[in-house]
Amino acid sequence: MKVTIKDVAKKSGVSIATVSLVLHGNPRISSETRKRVLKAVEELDYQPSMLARGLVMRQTGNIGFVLTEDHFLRTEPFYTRIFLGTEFGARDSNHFVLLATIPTDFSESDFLPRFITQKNVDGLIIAGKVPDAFLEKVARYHLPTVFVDFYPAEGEHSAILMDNIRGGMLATEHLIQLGHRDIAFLAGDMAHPSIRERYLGYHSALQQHGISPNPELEIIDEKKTGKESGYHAVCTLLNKGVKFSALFACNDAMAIGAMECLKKQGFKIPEQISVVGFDDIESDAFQDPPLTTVSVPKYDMGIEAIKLVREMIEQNLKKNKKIIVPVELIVRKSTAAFAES
Amino acid sequence: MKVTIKDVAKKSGVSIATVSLVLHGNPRISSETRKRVLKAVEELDYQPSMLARGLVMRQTGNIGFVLTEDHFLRTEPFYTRIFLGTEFGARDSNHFVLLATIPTDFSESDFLPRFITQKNVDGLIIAGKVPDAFLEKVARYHLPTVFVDFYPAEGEHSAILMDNIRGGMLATEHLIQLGHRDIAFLAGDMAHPSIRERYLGYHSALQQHGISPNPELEIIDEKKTGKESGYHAVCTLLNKGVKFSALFACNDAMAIGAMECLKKQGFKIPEQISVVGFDDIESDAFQDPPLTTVSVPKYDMGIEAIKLVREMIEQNLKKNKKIIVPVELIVRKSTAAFAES
DNA sequence: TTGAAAGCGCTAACAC
DNA sequence: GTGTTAGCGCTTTCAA
Repeated sequence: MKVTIKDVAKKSGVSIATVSLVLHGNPRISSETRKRVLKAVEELDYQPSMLARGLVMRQTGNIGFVLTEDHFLRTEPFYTRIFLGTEFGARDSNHFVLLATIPTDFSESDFLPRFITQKNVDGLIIAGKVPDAFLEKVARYHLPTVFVDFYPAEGEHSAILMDNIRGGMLATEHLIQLGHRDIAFLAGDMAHPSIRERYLGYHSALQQHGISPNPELEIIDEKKTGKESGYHAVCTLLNKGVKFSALFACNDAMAIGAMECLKKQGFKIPEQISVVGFDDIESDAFQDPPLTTVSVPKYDMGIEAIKLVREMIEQNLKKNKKIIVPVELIVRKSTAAFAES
Repeated sequence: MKVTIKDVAKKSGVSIATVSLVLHGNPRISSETRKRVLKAVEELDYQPSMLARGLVMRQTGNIGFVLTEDHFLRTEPFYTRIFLGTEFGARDSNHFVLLATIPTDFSESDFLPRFITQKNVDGLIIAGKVPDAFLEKVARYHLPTVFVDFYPAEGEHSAILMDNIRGGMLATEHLIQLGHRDIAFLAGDMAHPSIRERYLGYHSALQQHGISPNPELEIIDEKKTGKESGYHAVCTLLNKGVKFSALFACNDAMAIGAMECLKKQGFKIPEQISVVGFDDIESDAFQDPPLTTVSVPKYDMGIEAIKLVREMIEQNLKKNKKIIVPVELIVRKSTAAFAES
């Protein structure tokens, strides 16, 4: 049988109330008894029952982590990393993180994750873009919620976001400092806030350095943001015949696709064309050449997310706090000083 | 405030015991009262507290899912899919699945996932190969455990495994039926049971069809099992100068790497060389040509795993049941009838 | 500084 | 058929 608070009480010759107080660091307890109790706890390897505690405290000790199915199954472990961060962060507060996916096309008629309907979580972390229908449905449960890498179009919320604008600037400035002037920008789906922000950063860096943006160099109408889109975007660019010596892709997948196309067309990277991506995905370092990119602290975003929900749960007040985590330029071998050709 | 069993009892004019009995489908209750109670449950949207129930039943309602960090972060969502399966399977029994990763090089001094030490799970699913040190440590908790895609070297266990041998046979027979005789086999790390089994299948298919295996055609000493290894393995094969018209790689990653090398060397796939992989990963269909492969029912493995732990939890007996899930040949465009060149 | 006791929401044995 | 009641393991007043 599991060892309970009673066992500890008996062993240390006090009441269960005292044990409980000791365990909660109540200062009214003499250090004498405290020591005795702690010793018993230790010797019995006593683990308080979360169930019993939860019942009294009206807390489940769980935090729900929700993302769409395709985000979870994405080849790049982006959200997976964020999840890992929450898992780690949850250790401090002794919470458990329950992961659930929802259909990518979640609609009115779909069910919410059980931990929401059954009120088996104290708070919620929602990672990545989720459908409005989901947002509406989940709102009815009034759970403390933190969004990660996504901010709903309506209302005020708590969220952990990354500094996309600054990232776009960093990437672009890096190229400018290398002497590049004709810097192309590759993007898909501008409806996505992150991508739009990166574009903004690109733009503002150009302007700050007195370079007037050339719309011809902006390929922003790809449907998707994968490798293929990057490949295709470069084709488009090349077909236009505009000259460019550097290229900033809105994410690494596109950057990699772009490099592939460029190499196939006989361009030397970085000698003839410099390439910068965004995200710092695993395979970047294994590219030929290794990709210069903007790194996103996924793990930290998870940790921050947990901290924030916890604050919200404890203080029980709507915080609507936005945390923007910094990004960082990682210079590898895909960028080099501009050389007249 | 949350609605409790008391509210339901009051609303339907019965005792809480009756409500509980109704909820558990006890036949002693008149269909009259049953209906009244159910109606109240419905109207109040009553959700039993897992906490309270768990406290009484001495069950947490949670099942732990453990895998190593790098398996979780793998580019291919293999274990991710299995996890999704468990998540789905858990709905029936109203369990929650707690996911935790352990360091890939877990050692004596590392901590077990909290849900184990805190006894916050009723059972365990361990996916993929995990270090012995972990196994030893976790064994002390005597939790009903099911292994998925891994079977510990020592002792008897419950496990969900896939039919690797049959998969190897299916792949090889497919090639034989297409008229191929000189079929190469590409593998890395033969220490991995799955790979060894696939190799066994390959071998036995050849023999069953009266083809004597040619050791020259077996490249089984790659260090890893990724794309690069596949690429490299084909180089080795080509350098040897042995002739072959088809190739079975121990997994899709290697198959894809192999195709890349082959194409680069000017070989036409499948006209000159047929290629079969194993796993049926996402990107197979997007290869050029789309890869013929052996499909593994990852999702189903998760579902089966949950079923099995549940059985073990309920019946409370060591089952040591092994379930081998069937695999399936997926014929795409990377294989064609043998043609004399 | 400590203990007794109520009660969190539920199940199940037992009584009626 | 249905209700009463004793806990499950814990926290937290309140009293001593």
